[in-house]
Amino acid sequence: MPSQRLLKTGHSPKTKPRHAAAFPPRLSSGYLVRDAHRAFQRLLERRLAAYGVTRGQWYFLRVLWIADGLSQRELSARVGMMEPTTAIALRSMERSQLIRRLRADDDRRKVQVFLTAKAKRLRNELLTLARGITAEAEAGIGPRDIATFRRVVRHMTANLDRIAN
Amino acid sequence: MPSQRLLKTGHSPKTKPRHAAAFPPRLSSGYLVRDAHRAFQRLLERRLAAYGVTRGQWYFLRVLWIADGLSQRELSARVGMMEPTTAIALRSMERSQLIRRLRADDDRRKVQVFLTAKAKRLRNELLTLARGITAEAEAGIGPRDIATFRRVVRHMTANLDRIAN
DNA sequence: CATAGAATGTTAGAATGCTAAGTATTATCG
DNA sequence: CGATAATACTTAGCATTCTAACATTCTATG
Repeated sequence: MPSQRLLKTGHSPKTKPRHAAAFPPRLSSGYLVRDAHRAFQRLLERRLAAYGVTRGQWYFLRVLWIADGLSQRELSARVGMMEPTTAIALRSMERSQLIRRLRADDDRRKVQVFLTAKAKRLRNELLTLARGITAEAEAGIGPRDIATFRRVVRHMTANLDRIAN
Repeated sequence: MPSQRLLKTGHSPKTKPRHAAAFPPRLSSGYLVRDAHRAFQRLLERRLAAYGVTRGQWYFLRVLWIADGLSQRELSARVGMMEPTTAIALRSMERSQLIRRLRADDDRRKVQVFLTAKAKRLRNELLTLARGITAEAEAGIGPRDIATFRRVVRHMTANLDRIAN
């Protein structure tokens, strides 16, 4: 629902376009990306809920399924989140019995994160779920267009990251 | 407390991929979109801060510059947010003297939202700022690729919205 | 060896966004 | 006309994400 736009409602009082609409959302890549992001997010959240897993937990599971036992800093880097965000997500994952945290013996500043059996059991099903969402999102779009899309998104992200201000 | 047991896998914390990496983030459109979204967001936030405007306020300003006096429900629809989100953003905008809220006379359930002079003055500069971000994001990408990108993103969003579960 | 600085995590506080459940007003229908 | 339904908005509570400021532990330098 939220990504509905320009649903020309026969609307209310003063609507003064003026020469203002100089930069309508439709022409803004940022707006389009935001919309798509929220659509992905909503669907992912809804489907993960059936497994008692939140979206925030999912991002970390996904990395841990590939590399169990990472430190929180390494996890943050791989997931692409700031450390406080990681700390919060991991706390919730510990409460949900998805991970255990152990201080590393060689360096007691570090905390290593390990998946529980419960989390490992979820892997295949949740990865299938994610692939399903991707497939549904890409339905009806040609493979060349998908490839172009991916290239362009990566390029934009790189452009923006480089600026950083 | 035997912690830090030599990992069952027998070596360093960085466990190997195994056959697990069945669905690496690089191949997930959702992941790419999320990444791009956060890059846009960060830059937008940083630049808006100079004007004392938050990202949440920006979305509403952008709509109100085109259609002043909308009700909160109409605003929610146009911005693509749920109503409670709108309520919160508008409260902050009222505190920041960007809008005034007036109950509609014809229907006392409705609240109409009007821009203040201050908000109107910000318009040109902020729209220019936004166009700048878009331009920087799209730098070095051919117009045909940009067009394809937009078409594909819209298609994906529509696909996901249609499913809704 | 002591201690300054680097590295790792945490807490605190703000902003964004959601769902679910409430209040108030208006519309409808029996 | 009065009960009920539909609308418009708000409150409450959660999750996610950030920055800034803090605590703890290790490293390096004198």
